[in-house]
Amino acid sequence: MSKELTEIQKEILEFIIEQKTGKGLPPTLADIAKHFGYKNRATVQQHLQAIERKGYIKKNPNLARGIELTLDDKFFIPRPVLGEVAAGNPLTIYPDAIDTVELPTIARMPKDSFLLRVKGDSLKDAYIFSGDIVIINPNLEPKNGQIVAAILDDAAVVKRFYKKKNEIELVSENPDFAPIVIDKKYASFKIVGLVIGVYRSMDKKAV
Amino acid sequence: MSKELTEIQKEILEFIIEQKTGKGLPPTLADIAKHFGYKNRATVQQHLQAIERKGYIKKNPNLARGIELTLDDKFFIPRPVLGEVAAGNPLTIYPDAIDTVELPTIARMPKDSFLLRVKGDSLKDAYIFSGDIVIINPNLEPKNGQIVAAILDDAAVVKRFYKKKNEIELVSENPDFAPIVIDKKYASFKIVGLVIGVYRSMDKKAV
DNA sequence: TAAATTACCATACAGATGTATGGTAATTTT
DNA sequence: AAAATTACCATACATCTGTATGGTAATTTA
Repeated sequence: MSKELTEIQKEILEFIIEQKTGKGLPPTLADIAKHFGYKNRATVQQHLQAIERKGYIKKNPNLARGIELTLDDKFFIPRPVLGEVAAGNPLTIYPDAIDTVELPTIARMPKDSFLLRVKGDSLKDAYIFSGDIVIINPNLEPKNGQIVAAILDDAAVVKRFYKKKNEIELVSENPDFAPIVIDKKYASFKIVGLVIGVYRSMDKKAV
Repeated sequence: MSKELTEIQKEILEFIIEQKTGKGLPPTLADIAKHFGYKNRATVQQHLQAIERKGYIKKNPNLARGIELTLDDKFFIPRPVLGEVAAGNPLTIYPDAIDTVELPTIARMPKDSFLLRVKGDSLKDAYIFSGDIVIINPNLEPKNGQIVAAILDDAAVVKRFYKKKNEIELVSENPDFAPIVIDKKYASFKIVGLVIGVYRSMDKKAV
């Protein structure tokens, strides 16, 4: 990705991604125009040209719905960059993955979801292994027993969630790891989101 | 899915699926006509109507590329349809179950790949569990030790592949299952493809 | 044997679709 | 201060696209 998108261009790109992942079809110019209240397809046309010029999409000329996303098929691999972790929003945790922002890459998943790569074997018994990619939805409220991603001070963890009377417990499936009890001990504790899926590429392991 | 598709209808449906999973776009009537050598879109039109009538697709009226695959359920559940399994192409095996997993877009499906749902625990030790969705690329030559999907007579299996001097061995990771040795014993044996990824939705298990 | 289905063809048409061109106004860069 | 960029508008147009209608021939079903 070469240049920065403007705010509007970003929104349009997001809309395209949303449509493509949601409906399975990229929108037509008219679809986009309608969604943003443009009276005119030419406006969209020009925005698309700008977005294409900046390298985020490719247009299949003269082809209905011929918008291609030029996302490299790499994954968004977050690396815990300490010091910023506590700040909050998980998307800002990993600034070096963000500035590629791959706003596109992120948004290609279920809306608002993002990815974390699991390190360590604490979830072995939940069938999640080191190297797996977990897909996280930050907008779902975790229920007891579900697996969540959370931030503790400066590290991101993926563990099973249990809410008790006065505390929250984060439990590893692997008995080698003691449960983490959240009360006042952790200055910056935040549930990042619910783990909704796991993906593993076979190139890396088990091959 | 209600009725049987004719041979041609099946081919057209396959083409649609191929286009959709490969290019990301369903074809237009013209695309289909061109591919099959029809001089006329109306021919395609009538085939599509038949396919829709039989319940395999849904048409978004007056919408460019408005062919929807009727997502049967959520997952692509391979049913060993005898008689057709041995025939070859996995896409013809399960015409009614195709394109159904709501695979997060990270798990990008490479062209020509397809999905199988794993049943049984024979790959437990390779971190693949019953219920997991494996992504299979039929165009990659499996190397020793890689995990493949194969068809044996009438059942599809997912196991580790080892080519020996005069035979092929399909090995389960789980010691409870003995290796399958392929020599002449199996009338219809076919390597379907290489397992390139695994996906698991968290709704079902481990929640 | 009659009726239905399948598999094509041709023509016609409205509206969708991408694109080209030219214009205005505001903001940002140089 | 001039030039470029951004963000819209309008009009025009060729082609794409889905659809409707009517026809022929072969095959399958009733």
